[in-house]
Amino acid sequence: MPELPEVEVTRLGLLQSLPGRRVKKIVCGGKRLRTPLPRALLALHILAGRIVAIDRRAKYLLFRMDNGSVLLIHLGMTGKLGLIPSAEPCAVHDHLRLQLDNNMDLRYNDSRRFGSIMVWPPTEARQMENAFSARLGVEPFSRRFNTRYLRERGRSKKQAVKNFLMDARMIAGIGNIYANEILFGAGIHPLSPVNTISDGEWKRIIHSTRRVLTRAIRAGGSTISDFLGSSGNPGYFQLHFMVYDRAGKQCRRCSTPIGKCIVGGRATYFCPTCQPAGQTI
DNA sequence: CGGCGCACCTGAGTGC
DNA sequence: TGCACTCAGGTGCGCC
Repeated sequence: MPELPEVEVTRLGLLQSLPGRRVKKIVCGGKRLRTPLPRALLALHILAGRIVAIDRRAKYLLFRMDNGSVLLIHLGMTGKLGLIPSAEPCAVHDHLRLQLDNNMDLRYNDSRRFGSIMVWPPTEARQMENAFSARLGVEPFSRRFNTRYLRERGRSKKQAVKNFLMDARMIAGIGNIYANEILFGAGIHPLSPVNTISDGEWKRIIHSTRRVLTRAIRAGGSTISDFLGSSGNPGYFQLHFMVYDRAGKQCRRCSTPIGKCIVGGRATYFCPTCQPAGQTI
C-alpha cells in the first residue's frame, strides 16, 4: 500500500485522536513481521505510556511516548493502521493491538507481513533515531531536496533515474507508483541514466515530486487494492494516475498509448511522447 | 563497490 | 469450481 502520501494520510488521521492517549494493554499476534515483534520492549516502554506526538520519516511512522521512548512502525506493502473500538473482534492478519484509555484500539493489520515494528528505549532513542535518520535520504518537502543535492548524489551513477528516485538512501518516501507519476510530470523517461540528468531536469523532477505528492496527500492517498486511511476511508488519487497501471491506454495529455517496461524488477509506465527517450540505458 | 536479482509473504486476478 | 500461475504499493541481502 504505502508510499509517502499514504503514510502521511495515516499520520494525519491518527493525529486527530491519538496524542494524549495512554496505552492500557498490548496484545501481539503470533506471527513475525519482517522482524519479530519486540514483545519485551513493547511491554517495558510502550505499555502504560502516553502518546505525545506522531511524526513521519520516509515511510516510517514514529510514535513518541511521554517517557521518551519511540514506537517505530513501517507498513511494508500491505500494512494498515486503524483506530477501532476495543470491543470489535480482531481481524485476520491483525498483528498488534494497543488498547487505549478511551475504549479504542490502535491496530496494525498486514497480510503479507512485510512491515516492521520497533521500539527505541528512552535512554537510547535519541542516538537510535540519529543513526536511523542518517541512513535515509532527504525528505521531498525539505529544503535539502534541491538541485545541488541531486546533482552531487547522482553525479557518478549510471542507474536509471527511476531507481534513483526510489532509493530510500537518496530520497525518502518515493515508491513505484509515485516514481512513475513524478517522471511523467517532469517529462523525463524513466530509463534516463542519473548522470545525464541536467540541472533543468532536476528542477522539473523536484517540482513534479512536490506537486504529485501534495496532490496525492490531498486526495487521501491511493487505494489500489485495500488501502484505507486510519479513518477507514479510501484514498482517491488512483483516479488521477497519468501513467501507473495504464499500459496501452491513451495518454491523458497527448493520446499516445502508454508504454510499459520493467525497470529494477518493477513495472514501469511512461508516455513515449511526453517522456522522450533521449539517452537511455 | 555500484547495481542487480531475489527472497520475504498472502491474496487477487486470469486463463484453462 | 478448481487449479496453476502471475503479479502487487517495500526493503535489504547476497552476489557479480
